This record gives sequence, structure tokens and C-alpha cells, in this order.
Amino acid sequence: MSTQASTQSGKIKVSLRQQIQSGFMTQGQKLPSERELSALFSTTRITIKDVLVSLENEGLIYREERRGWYVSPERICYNPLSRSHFHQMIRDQHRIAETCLLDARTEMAIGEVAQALAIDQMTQIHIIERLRYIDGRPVLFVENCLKASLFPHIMMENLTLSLTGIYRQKYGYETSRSCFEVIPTGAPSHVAKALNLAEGQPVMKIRRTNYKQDGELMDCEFEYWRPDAVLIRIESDSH
Amino acid sequence: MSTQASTQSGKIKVSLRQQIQSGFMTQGQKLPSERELSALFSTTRITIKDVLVSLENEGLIYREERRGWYVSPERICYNPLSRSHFHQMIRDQHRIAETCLLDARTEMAIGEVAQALAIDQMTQIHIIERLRYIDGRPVLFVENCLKASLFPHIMMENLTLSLTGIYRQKYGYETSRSCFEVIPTGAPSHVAKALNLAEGQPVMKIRRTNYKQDGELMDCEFEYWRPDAVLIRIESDSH
DNA sequence: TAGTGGTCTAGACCACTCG
DNA sequence: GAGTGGTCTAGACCACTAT
Repeated sequence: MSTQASTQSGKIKVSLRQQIQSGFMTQGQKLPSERELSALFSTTRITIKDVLVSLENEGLIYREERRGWYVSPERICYNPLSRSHFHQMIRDQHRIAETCLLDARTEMAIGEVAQALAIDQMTQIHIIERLRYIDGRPVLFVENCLKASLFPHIMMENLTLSLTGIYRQKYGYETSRSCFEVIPTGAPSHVAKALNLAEGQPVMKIRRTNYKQDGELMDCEFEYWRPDAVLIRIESDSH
Repeated sequence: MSTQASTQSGKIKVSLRQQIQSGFMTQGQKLPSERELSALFSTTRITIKDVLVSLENEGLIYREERRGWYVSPERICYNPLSRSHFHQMIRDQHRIAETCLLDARTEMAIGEVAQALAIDQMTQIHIIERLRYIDGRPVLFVENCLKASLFPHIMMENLTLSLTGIYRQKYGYETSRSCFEVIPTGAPSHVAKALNLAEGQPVMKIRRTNYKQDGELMDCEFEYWRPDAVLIRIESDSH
């Protein structure tokens, strides 16, 4: 539909894509409003919106709820097997990282968390919710669920730092093994709110479980990435 | 919006989700038509469509172009680092796999392919396009790009079989190292057509490059998965 | 307060699928 | 030929953002 541009939205898509990819628009730049675009292309907002959502799926543009549409910056290259923590990884790619603590609380494990930690539902866990920014843009919502018995007093630490670092320095735990899953899904409401996108928009969910030296499961982590912000890369030497 | 169900579409979403997850509807079952749903919920097709797209993003339902909406089967668990080939993997999960050859041709490398293979644009490559089914549903479009000089006469083989197997048996090549990238993006038109989805819908793209024993790059592969059909799982022993 | 995207109405025609 | 989703029109009101 868009390469041949048989439909109207296909033509608009090609036109907008060219404007963006030709370098005419710079990364992070705001697009004209939906109403302006409708007028420019002599069509309705619904048609324009279909086009924008499609380009959003490609990862070419992204939206901030009720603020507008913007040209996506380059994707961050992320290796979930790598030891380096978030801030290091972003710095290595010459971008600026920030982390903000959204919530830290202790409660009983329920549902998916209890299942991921392979514990029953009466076990206490610490939940740490953080929001991570790249170049000022919120792109990653992270929820860590720690077995409370293994991490006394961790809630008094500076939780904007690397948790892996705290595990090591304060408790002597090293991550000896981990398992992660990549799941394309829609943003749950609390995630959507934090990332400033609409509930149900596509996100890339990464569910990870970490084991310490002695093989015991320590914590699990749920990452929700803006899908245009990231690219996962893994290199494997023989197997 | 949907957990609190403050909007109309939020309420419809919750209602449909419950119907599906409660087991009232079975995997693969067809939903009522958009017009029927509009009538059932006393609203318009556009509102219903927004709800369906949102549930589609979650991976709960999927669509077949112009045929209708269906309840998604369970996700296949896929480990890109594993040696086992597609049919084996699907069989291990008690599902039925099929592969169909869409196209096989020889041409000059261009654009992303030339870049992935780290060759210049005048080098000949074989392109093999295949469509893979799980339980009769097309879920994976695969494009393999082989350095032609390394694979004489491969186009005369049975290309619905495992390519890795052919590499080994006919040429003695083993995959010693590979690199893969996971990229959430939109379906290009030829992929959309094959997978029976609309161009620009979200897909999970996996770009892989394979090296043989002596370290030489053999081929690259582009996989496009229906995003509701798969879940990537990787386990890492210490690193 | 002006402007934005989010949501919604009430239709319409078209391309395609299926029986 | 009946029914489906795909596309499109021409509006409207609302919640929220930015200034």
C-alpha cells in the first residue's frame, strides 16, 4: 500500500517518511499538529492518525500524550547479556542517561511476580519502580521485585543507582546466571502513564530473573521499553 | 483507561478481555464482526476498532486481512541461540510446523543486505524467501541472503528444509558464531502480504548474521514474526 | 486561554473473502 | 452475492499541555 502508494494514506506515508528520512527533519523535532497535517494533505484527522500510527510502528516517530508527534532519535543498542549497567551502556553510546525513582514498597508477591520468583503468594517482596531517560526522554520503565528476606534494609539505599552494584557491595551477591524473555505487548496503564504514552500502545517487555552465586533466585525484573527507542543485539561465540 | 475503565473504549476493552481470558473463547476462535460488536456495545466501528487494535497490541487477538479477528494461540517460546531448527522447536512444544517456499532468486546485494553481509553492492547473493506456519497459521516470514560464491547450486536443493542442515551436509559449513538483533518495527509490504496483515502493523524483526568455522560471514537472515505469536527466551550461564 | 491529541458519532464506498 | 475488514469523510466534545 505505501510502496506502491495506491491509497491516499499510503501516499501521505511515503511523503512523510521521505521528509523524515531525507534528513529534512532532525531527531526529536516536533511534527506539525494533526490538524495542520490534515489541512496540508487535504484529508481528515483520522486518516492522518492512521499514517502517524503506522510510522510510529516502524519506529520512525513517537508521540507524547497530548503533546504531539516527534521524530525518533536513533535506537539504543542493548545487550541484555552484558554485565554493563544502564548508565554505562548509554554513556558508551554517547547519549545521556538519567534514572528517577518512582516508587519503592514492600508487599506480598502476587500473580506473575510470585510465578516468576517461584515462590508462594505469602512471601514478602520489595518492589522498586524506576523510570529511565535517554537524552531527557523517558524510554524505559523498570520494575524490580526482590525477595525481601535476601535484601534487609535495601529500601534505605540510593535506589537510583545500579541495583546490581548494591547487590554486590552491600550483600556480596553476584549475578551468576540469568534468564530473560522478550515479549512484544501493550503498555499496562501504570507503565503508559510513566512513559507518557497511551495505554495499550505497543511496548517491548523484557522479563528477567537473576540468580546469585549459590544458584538461588534473587529477584526478577520487568522492563518496558518504548519500542522505537531500542534494538537488542546479542553476539554468540560458538554453541 | 482500561483498568479504571473511565472511557467507553476502556470498558469495552475490559469486557472483551474478560471474555477471552476467562476461557469463554478458545484459541483460534473468530470474534464477532466489527459491525456486530459495534451493535453489541452500541457504538461505532471506529471505537470498536480502537479496542481491537489495543487488544492486538497486547497479543490477545490477531487479525487476518479482510477475514476477521481471532483469539491468539499461546506464544511459541523461541531461543535464537539454540541449535535446534524451526520444525524441531515447534514439535518440542507440541505444535505443528509447516514451511512454504515463496521465492528463490539470485541478484546483486543492495542496501541493508549488503551492509549486513559487509560486502560491496556488486556481489551476487542468493535470496530465499520462506513462510512458516504454526498450527496452520502463517506467523513467520523469513528472508535468507547467502553469499552466492559460497553456495554453488544450492538453489536446486529442497529449500523448505532447514538451511543450516543443507549448509552442513552439502558444504560442510557449521555455524560457529552468530549475531542477532531484535527490532520492533512495522511490516514492509511484501511481509505484510505474506503474513496476511496490513502494511505497517507492528512486527518483531530479527536480523541475524551467521559465520562459519573459519570465521567467514556466510549469510544473513531477516525474520519477521507476528508479534503475538512469539516470546524470546534466553538463558545465560555466568558471563 | 489557545492549542494539542484522545475519543467518539454516523455515516460512506471499496477490495477482498467465502460460500 | 453477502459479508468482512480497509479506508475515508466531516464533523464534535473532552482532558490535558503550554504559555
